[in-house]
This record gives sequence, C-alpha cells and structure tokens, in this order.
Amino acid sequence: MTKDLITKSKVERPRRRSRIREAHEAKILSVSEDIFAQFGYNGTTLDSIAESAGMSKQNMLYYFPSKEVLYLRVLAKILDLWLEKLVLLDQEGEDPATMLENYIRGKIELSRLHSSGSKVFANEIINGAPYLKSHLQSKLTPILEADVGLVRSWIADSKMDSVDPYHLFFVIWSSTQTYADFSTQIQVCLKKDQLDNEDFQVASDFLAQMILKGIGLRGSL
Amino acid sequence: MTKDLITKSKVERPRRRSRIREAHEAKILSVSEDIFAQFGYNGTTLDSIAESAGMSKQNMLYYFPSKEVLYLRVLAKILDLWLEKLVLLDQEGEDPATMLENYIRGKIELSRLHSSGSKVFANEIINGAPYLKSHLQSKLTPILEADVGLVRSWIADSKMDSVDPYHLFFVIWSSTQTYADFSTQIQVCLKKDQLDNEDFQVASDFLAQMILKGIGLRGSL
DNA sequence: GTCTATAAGGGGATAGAC
DNA sequence: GTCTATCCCCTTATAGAC
Repeated sequence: MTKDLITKSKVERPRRRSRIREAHEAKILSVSEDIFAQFGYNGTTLDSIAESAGMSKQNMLYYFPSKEVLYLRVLAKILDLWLEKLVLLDQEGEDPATMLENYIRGKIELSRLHSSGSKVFANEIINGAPYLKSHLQSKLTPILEADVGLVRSWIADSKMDSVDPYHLFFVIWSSTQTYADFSTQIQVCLKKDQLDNEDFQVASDFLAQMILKGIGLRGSL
Repeated sequence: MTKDLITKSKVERPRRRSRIREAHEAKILSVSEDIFAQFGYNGTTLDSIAESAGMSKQNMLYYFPSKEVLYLRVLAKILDLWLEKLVLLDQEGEDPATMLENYIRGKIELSRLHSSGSKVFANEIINGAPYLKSHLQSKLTPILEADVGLVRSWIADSKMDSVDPYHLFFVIWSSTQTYADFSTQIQVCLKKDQLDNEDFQVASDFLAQMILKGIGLRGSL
C-alpha cells in the first residue's frame, strides 16, 4: 500500500507500464502467434520469436519470464476472440436463419483474419488441450449451453428440423475453421498458393446455404 | 547380385526380414502413432516411444535409423489408409445419395477407429505439411479430381443442387475429422470423458442427413 | 531496458562390447 | 539384436555488467 503511493507520487503519470513495454509486448505476442501456429509449442524456439520481433532472446525474456507464460498469453488472447463470436444470442429480433447465417459468416471471417490464432488453438486442442482444457470447461460450455437452448426453442416452435444442436455447432465450427487450420491442404486441392477473398466468399456462401437448407431453414435459392 | 545369391543360399528362407524385426517394427509404428498424435513431432521424444514399445531407445534406433524416418513411415501409413477411403467412384451402380452417405459414414468410421492417425495427419497439415505436401499434391489431388468430376456429372444431370464440389468435400472432410482431431473439445462440450459408439452414431446420422438434404439429395426424413 | 556470458538439462544419434 | 557409455548440439533460463 505504502509502496503504491510512493510509486505514484514519484512518477506523476497514470500508466505504470511504459510505452516501450506496451509496444514490445504487443510485438512479441503478435509474432509469437504466427510462429506457434507454424511450428507448435515444442517446435517453436524463443530465439526465432525474438528474431522476428527484432530483439535478443534475453531481452524478450525480460518481458515474458518464460516460454510457457508467453504461450498462455497467446492462447488467452485467441480464446477471448473466439468466445466473443460464439454468442448466438446477442442478436435481438432476428429470425433463426439470419442469426445462424451471421454466425457462420462470422466464423469464416475469423478464419480469414486470424488464421494463425486458429492454428495455435487447433494444435492445442488436438494435443489434448493441456493448457486450455479448464478454460474451455469454464468459459466455452456456458456459452454453448445458451446457444443450444436457443436452437432447442426454435425446434420446439417448429421453425427448423429437429436436429441435435450440439452436433450442429460442431459441424459449423469444424467446417469454418478448416479454412484456417487446413489451409495448406485446401490450397493444394485448389492448386493455389494462397486463399484469396473470393475463395472465402465462395466458402461462406456455400456453407451458409448448405447448412441452413440442411436443417430446414431455407429452400433452394 | 552375388551377395543376394549368397544370402539366399545361406539362410534357406524366403523372408529376409526376421520375424522379430517385423514384430518390433510394427509395435514401434503403432505406439509412435499414438505419441506423435498427443505431442506432435517436436514434442515427442524417442525415449517415450521406446518405453511404450518396451525397449531401449538405442534398440529402437536399430530398427528406425532416425526420428524423421520413423515419422515419415507413420505418416505414409496414415495417408494410404486415408486415400483408400476418399475414392467415391468405386461404388458401381449406386445412386448419388447412397454413394455420398457411404462416403460420409466411412469417414466418420475412420475418425472413430483411427483417431490417433487422424491427429498426426492434422498436426502435419496445420504446420504447413512440411513432410506431406508433395505427397498430397501427387496422390490426393488426382483422387479428388475424379470425385469432383463425378459430382459435376450429377449436377449436370440435375440430380442435386448446383454447389461447388470442392467445398462440398472440404465440409465433409472437416466435419467428419473433427470427431477425431477435436475430440477433446467435443468431450468438454458433451461433458463426457470419452466419445462412445453412440456419439459417433448420432454424429454420422446427423451429418449424413444434413449434408444430403443441404445439397438437394434428400428431403426431411 | 539491453547486453555478454554461462549455467543446466534435454534429447537425438553413434561407437563398440557382447 | 541388445546393451553400456558417451558425444554433442540445441534450447531454456539466469547472473550480472552497463
């Protein structure tokens, strides 16, 4: 307590985190995401991250005390971004078809804009989610339960086919994330070096149409 | 040449690979698959594989000269199993709906029975397929092209909706493989310790129904 | 905050006896 | 084919000067 007061009176500024610290931490987090995505946790070396961030490894360890701490920060950042998009409920007054279509298109957009983050997340889950499992249980499950309840109410109101809501979400998650996680395979199949905006457009049009029609929310176009 | 003759005359048996070699190689390959699946290439130690296989690391290196060679053998084994199931064409005389349904159910079955293999494969692709890319280009693409051509012919004959065949296969692959690759996440969502046969049954029923209906191959049940 | 130096340990791979 | 012993590099992390 006394310590806080002293610190404050001594420096005269509201921020206790220096500008350079903010910038360096942000830079490190950003390049870490790309490198963890490409090489996985164990395949990533602190040296490679430091080099991409333009500083020495020792200097980087001044900002993040260990590789594990850095990885956890990267994971947390991604998870928050993800969970934000998973909430189906916060679209007041829309009909089921529109809400689900927005959900699907939003997830594809996440794959397009945050493909590295998606890959880090995917690596973590495939390997049994050693760092993430408890967070998934505490944060993902409640959101999913709410969304599942909403779908159940639509089914009860005969607005759509009677399908298993959980598996509906699983197919939406997997089919949208594949455009990030498995982009290498998709590029090989489409014989392209990179997926462009049009590829993502075609993917989201197709997925929205097929899924909505598949659960009785839409006829043929 | 001379050497071959000598060897043959000396040992009097048709196999040049001893029984014990066969058994040990098979054991090593089998446990490697599980361990690579859980820890990824870099996270896997030769010690852990050797221990699971019941031999010393040095002994294991007698059968597989390096970690990389072992990994490539594991990958090759999985890829062959995969490609076998990807052929849509070899079902003479079936209608499109039945063929696609068999394809979907076959892929789910692969996820159920070879979940470790699927995870190794997924890890490899997410990380940019450094070892697998050329094989994908040479072996996967031709099979996919044939399947795509078949779907196009169905569309031309107005047997199904006019959808992009590539993206149709992408959604089938991703939504079926997710039950292997992302099993941890699915277990968390379903609040189960393991996915059982019934979960896979529900999943394949749901996916077959939703996808077929979604592309105009089936009405509501 | 950044640098040089270095500790400490892990893990892939080889040599050679048996 | 299997074992003991060992090499050697890579990588994380710390110590301490500036």
